Amino acid sequence: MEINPLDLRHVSVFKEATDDDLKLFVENSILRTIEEGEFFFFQGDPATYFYVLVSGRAKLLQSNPAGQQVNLRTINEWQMFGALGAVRPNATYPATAQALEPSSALAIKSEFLHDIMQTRPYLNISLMQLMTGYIMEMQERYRELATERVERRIALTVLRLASQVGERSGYEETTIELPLSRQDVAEASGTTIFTVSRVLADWERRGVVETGRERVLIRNPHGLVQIAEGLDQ
Amino acid sequence: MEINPLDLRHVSVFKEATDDDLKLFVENSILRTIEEGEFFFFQGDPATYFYVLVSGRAKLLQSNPAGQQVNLRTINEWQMFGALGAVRPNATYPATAQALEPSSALAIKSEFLHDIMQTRPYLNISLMQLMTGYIMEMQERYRELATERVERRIALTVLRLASQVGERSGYEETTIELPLSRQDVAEASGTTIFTVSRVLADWERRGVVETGRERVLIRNPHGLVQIAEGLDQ
DNA sequence: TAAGTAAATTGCGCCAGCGCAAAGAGGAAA
DNA sequence: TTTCCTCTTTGCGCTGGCGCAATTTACTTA
Repeated sequence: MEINPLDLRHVSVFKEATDDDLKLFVENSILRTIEEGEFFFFQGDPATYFYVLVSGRAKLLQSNPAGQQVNLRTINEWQMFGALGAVRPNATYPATAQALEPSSALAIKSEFLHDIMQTRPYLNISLMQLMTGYIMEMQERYRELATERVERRIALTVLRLASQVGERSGYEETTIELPLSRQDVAEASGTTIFTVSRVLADWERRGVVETGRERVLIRNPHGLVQIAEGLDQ
Repeated sequence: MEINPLDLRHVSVFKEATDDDLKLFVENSILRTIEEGEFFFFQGDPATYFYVLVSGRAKLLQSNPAGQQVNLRTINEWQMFGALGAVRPNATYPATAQALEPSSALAIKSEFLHDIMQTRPYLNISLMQLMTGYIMEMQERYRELATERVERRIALTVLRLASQVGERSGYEETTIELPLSRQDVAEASGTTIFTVSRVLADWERRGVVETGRERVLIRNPHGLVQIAEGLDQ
């Protein structure tokens, strides 16, 4: 597969890059293609490369010593991930990146980004904007996990995932299709598949969502927001 | 109170700054002094200033609609906080900053940092290092909250706070003094003061800590690490 | 020294949510 | 069509940890 350097402009961090810079990045990259369930890198590996997802979908997860997992975020096409090593010399990845579908990503030496950043102010700014976005999202999710009950947390998680990976489906603009298993939702909201299953079943009874195997369809986004904000019933 | 510009070099982000730059920052700042319990800024305020704590201690917290709080981090002397506005135009603070003791901080226009960053690569790098540090810490804490039981979470929290604010006390290098109320620990570990109180009482019985009013003394750091890692009993 | 206030402790009851186990349902492959 | 596999559902029992309320302890101010 050939990568057109100009496609890299879809990446938020590269939005302001010159054509020449984009070419440089592609020339200094290698394309890695992996199967569903395989890994781009593991938590703890030396962060020698950062990645740009070219096709497919992946997730960033962390696991504790006992092997329990939490999902930190899902990665879509043209999103950058694993870029930490460009900022901290000798860093290791703080999370694991696993493909949710067959996926390809450009792997670029962290060092290369680190070096080129010195002379490209636009890279610094946009990278920092990306980082502050993560910080804000993680702070918010942390607070939710600490203070909200499961149902609201699941609602907040589904809404967040919808804004990140959801696709408006069919004619009705008011429904959002999510290719998510119960397991995915559980790991992203800090609960168990059992609880997710029960909560989704309840929402389905109330007409808020429609569910299937590895699939959630939001029929009534507004209703879901109500639940997320604790305004229902 | 007069601030000596050179003191700003204690700030991690300014470690590599020239003397002239430090002077510039001080000249463009105003010193705000507030009492214990008062606020530097609130979650949601426009992030027009960022701060450098000059004396005292403060905490960053977030509250949910119902008013329940979580502590995101404690701020010690010469730490920077509220710097988000320098990166994102028109940002609002994602958290509230409250003084834990009578405190002073330099308030500097976010815009000023934003502008001066354009021509000072060292600022970009060190700011990014600070940010990646926060991201990693928040990801870790999120995972802990999602997967670990309270006792271990409290242990991890106390250890983290010890590394951030703890002071080795007395002759014995193996004890660490922490000026923390049960409430502080509860808000930082995502639980309640009751549970914290019970857990600390248990640790005290086992000789791991010594507690008092708004005070935790770690007598046996190694034992605490064992608990944090689930290796005890 | 006493009164007043805030923090911490502890007994107690309760329930949200966990997690096992067994059954059911949807896809894929043969 | 059948088999196999994985994902999902649901009943059930259990318990970790929450949170109220009452008390005790520690610090502050007069």
